[in-house]
Amino acid sequence: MRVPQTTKPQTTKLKTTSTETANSTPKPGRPRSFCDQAALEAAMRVFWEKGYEGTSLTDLTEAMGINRPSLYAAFGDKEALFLKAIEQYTNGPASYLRQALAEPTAYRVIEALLRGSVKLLGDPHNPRGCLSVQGGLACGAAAEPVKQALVAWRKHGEAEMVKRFRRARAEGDLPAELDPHDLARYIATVLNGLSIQAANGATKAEMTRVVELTLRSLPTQNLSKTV
Amino acid sequence: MRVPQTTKPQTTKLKTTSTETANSTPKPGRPRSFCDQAALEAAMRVFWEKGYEGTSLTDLTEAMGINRPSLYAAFGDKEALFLKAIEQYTNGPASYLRQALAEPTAYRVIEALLRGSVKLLGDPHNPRGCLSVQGGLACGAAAEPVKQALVAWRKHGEAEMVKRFRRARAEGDLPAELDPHDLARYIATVLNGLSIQAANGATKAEMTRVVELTLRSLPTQNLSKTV
DNA sequence: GCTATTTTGTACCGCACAGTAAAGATGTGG
DNA sequence: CCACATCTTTACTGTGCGGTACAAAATAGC
Repeated sequence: MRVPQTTKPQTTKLKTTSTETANSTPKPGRPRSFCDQAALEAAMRVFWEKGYEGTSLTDLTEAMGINRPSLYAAFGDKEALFLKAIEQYTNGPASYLRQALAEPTAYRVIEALLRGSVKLLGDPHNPRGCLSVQGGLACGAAAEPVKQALVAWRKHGEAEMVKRFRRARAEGDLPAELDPHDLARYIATVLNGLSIQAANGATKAEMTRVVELTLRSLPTQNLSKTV
Repeated sequence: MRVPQTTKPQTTKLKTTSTETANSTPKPGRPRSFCDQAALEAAMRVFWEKGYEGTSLTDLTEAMGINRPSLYAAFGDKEALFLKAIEQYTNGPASYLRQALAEPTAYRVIEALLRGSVKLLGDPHNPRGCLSVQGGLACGAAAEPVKQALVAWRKHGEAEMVKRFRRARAEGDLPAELDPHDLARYIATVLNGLSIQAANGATKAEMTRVVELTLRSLPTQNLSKTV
């Protein structure tokens, strides 16, 4: 836990965070009692789980095992720490993205993206969602019942779809091997994804093209498209 | 703006919100100076735009044109008001969902869901996203730069995909009529949707089945699936 | 008018938050 | 051993939050 941080007296105040690991030039003054990387990793997990605004400085300092002024000295304010956490996430849990993009064919790229994502999201040790979404989504503890209500609401919509697709199957409108649950979840996934697209600033035309792709490629191609 | 609210002296304290419109029994006391429905509509818009925690009581009272005690007397606390706003949203902007589920075939149900969603999300008069996602997503004004950073991050990921798919097309790996932008946005949509699925508590197996559907139905079926 | 009843306006409460000042602690270089 | 630079600890600040007490205002019934 010692590993004295090096960064010899710098002129620039920022970027003092000392990403370097084993420089031989020790600097004067009391040495840091914590490991920057470990602290940043802990901060990332908290942000990942609770979102930016849902995370208080007390949450952070407790998880990181340091106190407030140390945090500010080492990482800057809360926002700067969050940005560093994003970086950490990109190089850590989300590193499968880079690997996926290096796959040899488009299909394998897509497959690696989707499967890697599920592996990350489905791991019970991880918070439920990608930091890029969860970071802005999860909010304070006071909003917990509201968050639950929203989850219930979204699930309710999905359940309505399931019911409708069950009827469709009974009416010979869906291939029997296609589970109504799976189809409903897939459609719900696209719908919720579109919400994020809108938040990203996607235009109506852009979203429409996503819809066209979704429709054209529906696994229900043997459905009649007319009444 | 008068329309005296009726609700004759009730025994139950809750549900005093008086959804009824034109009952003939006026009640004693000073009449309400605002229209419940209009106020609720305004509250819904604010919640929709800023999310639950991002909305302060001051935001609400200003948008609704009433002051704090009136809000509490009419709608209960912030959480109760939000739940009523959800209801309002379901019967208003999101009413296309019910209509879509009433379409005659599964394909038309899905098409109506997707197109209705885009119509809602793409309308420049509306906040950018569905309330069911946005309600938990958007946070306080202090988090605005962070939200922007997250948007930029997600867009960056999409841009990386576009670059990769451009290369794939150049390598004869993607059909020429398939725009790399569109494919990337579609994949990003599914990925972000999966994040919401995870937040909903979907299991790894369930998400995997969504991925299988997505892969099996990819509009790139004429791609080689092997190296 | 007068009283009962309800809403409105103002001003306030306690609390949690992000961020910081100042003094004590712990190391390095001379 | 001593000055000096850095980190840690404690305690604090100001601000905005959700929620409320209380009195003035406005109506209905008598």
